[in-house]
Amino acid sequence: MSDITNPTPSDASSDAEDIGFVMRDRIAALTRLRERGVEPFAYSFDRTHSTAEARELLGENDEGPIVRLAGRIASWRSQGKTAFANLVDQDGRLQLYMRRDELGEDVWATAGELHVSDVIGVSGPLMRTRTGEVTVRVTELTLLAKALRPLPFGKEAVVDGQVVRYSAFSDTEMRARQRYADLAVHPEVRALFTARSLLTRTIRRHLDDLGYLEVETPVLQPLYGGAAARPFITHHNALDMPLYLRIADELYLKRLIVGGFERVYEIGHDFRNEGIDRTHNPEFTMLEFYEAYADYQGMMTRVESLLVAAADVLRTVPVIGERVPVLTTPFPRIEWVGSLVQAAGVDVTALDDAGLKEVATRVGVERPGTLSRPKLLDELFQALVESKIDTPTFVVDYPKALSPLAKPKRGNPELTERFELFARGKELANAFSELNDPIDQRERFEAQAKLRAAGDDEATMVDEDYLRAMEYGMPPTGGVGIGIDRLLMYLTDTANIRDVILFPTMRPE
RNA sequence: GACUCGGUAGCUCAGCUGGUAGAGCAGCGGACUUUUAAUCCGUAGGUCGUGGGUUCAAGUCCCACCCGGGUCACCA
Repeated sequence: MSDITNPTPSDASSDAEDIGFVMRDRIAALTRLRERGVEPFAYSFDRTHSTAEARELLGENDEGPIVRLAGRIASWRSQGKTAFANLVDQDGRLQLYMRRDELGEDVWATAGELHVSDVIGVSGPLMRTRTGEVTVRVTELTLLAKALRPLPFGKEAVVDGQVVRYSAFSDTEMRARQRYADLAVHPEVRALFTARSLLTRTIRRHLDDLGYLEVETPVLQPLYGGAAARPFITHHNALDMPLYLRIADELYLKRLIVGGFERVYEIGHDFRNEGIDRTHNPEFTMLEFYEAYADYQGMMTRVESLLVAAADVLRTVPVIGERVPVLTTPFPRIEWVGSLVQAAGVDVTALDDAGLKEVATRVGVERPGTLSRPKLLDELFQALVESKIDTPTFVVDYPKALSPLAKPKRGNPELTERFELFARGKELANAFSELNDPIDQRERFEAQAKLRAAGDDEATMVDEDYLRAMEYGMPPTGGVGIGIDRLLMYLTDTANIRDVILFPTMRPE
């Protein structure tokens, strides 16, 4: 072999994984192709059909028209003077049949340099093989992109109508790190992310149809608020000031309600500097929508119809759709205090701090002594009620101390008009009749500031600009936040948030 | 963070009470004109996560650490 077709291992593999021996062969093939005047990286290819469209075009016939397809080689079965391959494109897979006598010596030689993962374009008539497989009888073949690295395509067989994959790419960490490879070899992963796109599209359409305006508010914020969470902090050089990545959109969207936009929503990323596990990614997608002149009762109806619309659309996605739960409205409503008292077997709201800690310890809350009273109540609620909820259920009327941005409940000022929606033990939505009394809001902020001073680093800060906005007069408003990642997890029965995020946050390799 | 399981070839994995590293697929060479987990013949491929220790001898036993999965906790 010449030098050019036999590069040293370091040429072929500069990273830690040593697949140089494979890449060497592919680079050698690429070089041989170039020497024969075949360009291994093309500029474009005109195709007439997708694999799915071609399959449909043939229908029940044994022979069909000429089609031009493009895609990736997923498998290759060379057989002397013929070869079979599987071509994969975005929505499907189709078999190719190549004959030396039909392709001619030149193209046949090119075909001989092809590998699994190469991107090619083909042309030829549709046909059906003896065994009934829809196939393109290739008459023209163009290499579109040579793959130097083989994708981990497993071998597939259809057993009892089910696709069985052998030697599959199954390392969950590597699949997340190399999502491009995960997507390339797993049609069901592409289907899940297609479903994700359909979900946000459906939400947008649903809210647009209700007269909502989609807006964008700052990701970089001088003060963070609207939720209880630790933020990411960054620094702006020219202003020489700290900026926080938002933990919620809430306070800016409500400023827009003050500004006269009566129905607004935003779908964007929030950032929370906390642990990573199967339900938490440091950045995640949040939907928030606010509606002037509505209260939390009206927003429950909005959430119900939104979720039903989302579930209906996802149910149409092949494979994924089978896992989508059937939602029936109205969702049950249970009261926060009532359900907690019932689950605890004692009126926890009437207990003093010591009694409350005792109950918390009994239930298994860790280090209850370090928690403020509202946090303690919330821990109890999580342990006793939230985690037990399976089908979508609204929990309504939260204690005031847990809800610094919600209006007091009519008839009971110790509670707020707030609901959260839970399903399978997880929070899907959080909403309230938004507090629009600036004097009350200031007091709530100051109470939060005290908690913060006492060591609760998730308590919010006083936002003077937000108060100023509210002082101009804010109409009564209903507001909702829905975590899109978790909603998709619920709707598609996906256990790990990493599986619904294309590029989840990972430790560096 | 706790518990637990794991890290061996490019991928998926086996490797017993310690005895010099294995398979299938992928790769490479060859045969084969309707195959489909193609088949057949041949061939190549490894710092067994890292570092210590025990031992004549460690993938295997011990210790520490790194990384990952699962469960629980934390994260309203």
